[in-house]
Amino acid sequence: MLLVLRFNLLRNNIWGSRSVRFLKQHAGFSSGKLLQPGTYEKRHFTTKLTDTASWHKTDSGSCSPAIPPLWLQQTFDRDNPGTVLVFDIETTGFLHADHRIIEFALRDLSGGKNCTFETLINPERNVPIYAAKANKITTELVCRPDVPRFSDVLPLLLAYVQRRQAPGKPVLWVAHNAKQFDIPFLMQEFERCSAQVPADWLFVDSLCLARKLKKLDDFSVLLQEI
DNA sequence: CAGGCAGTATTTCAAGCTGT
DNA sequence: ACAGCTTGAAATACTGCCTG
Repeated sequence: MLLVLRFNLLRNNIWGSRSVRFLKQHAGFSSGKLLQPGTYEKRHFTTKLTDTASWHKTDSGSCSPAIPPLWLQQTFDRDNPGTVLVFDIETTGFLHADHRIIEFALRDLSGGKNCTFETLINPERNVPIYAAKANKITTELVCRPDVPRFSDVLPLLLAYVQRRQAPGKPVLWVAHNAKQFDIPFLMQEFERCSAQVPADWLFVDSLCLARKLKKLDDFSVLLQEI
């Protein structure tokens, strides 16, 4: 290890030397070209880019990756964000393209009467055993004619949210790991119903917030130790 | 001025995490 | 069972300062 460190230092010293700096500046040499292709060049040109345009719907109509465009496009008043709905879903599996929502629950943090909305949903497919074990919801429980499908629930959900929404304020949807799990499923179900997600719905991933808070907490602990 | 050294910035990659 | 994101470590490139 020590040898590797010394070697790297030596290389750094060579490429950091004034003669090489001169060549790089005046003769167009780059250390990457003088080394092996795929090191310097690769690092500068194959970096993964976050293209927000790809968040918009594709030609086929599907959201890929499954982050709604409104995730970034909207802004809101931090002091008075409007209606905050904490929600969670249970599904038949992980992949939103193949699996379906089997339970939907939300709670309006402003409280009051009827501040919760909860329903089982008929997925019109079997619930895998591993999923049933995890969420205690079996095929027999949801694949019944008296359990509504998502298309049946959607108009009720939209009406419910509209009733809870403060005039002129957006609706803030909060869920844990929403970005990767809950929202893609929700988007997929909206798409199956040929419905549009209201433009004033914003989504917040509490997992991201938790990670940021953890970092801040670590920082404060560090300051205390100093 | 050239070389050496130390530190910083950037990128890549693998492992772990996250949800049902 | 799966796929995408985050994180941390390692590798690499660059920059500034010091010395002879």
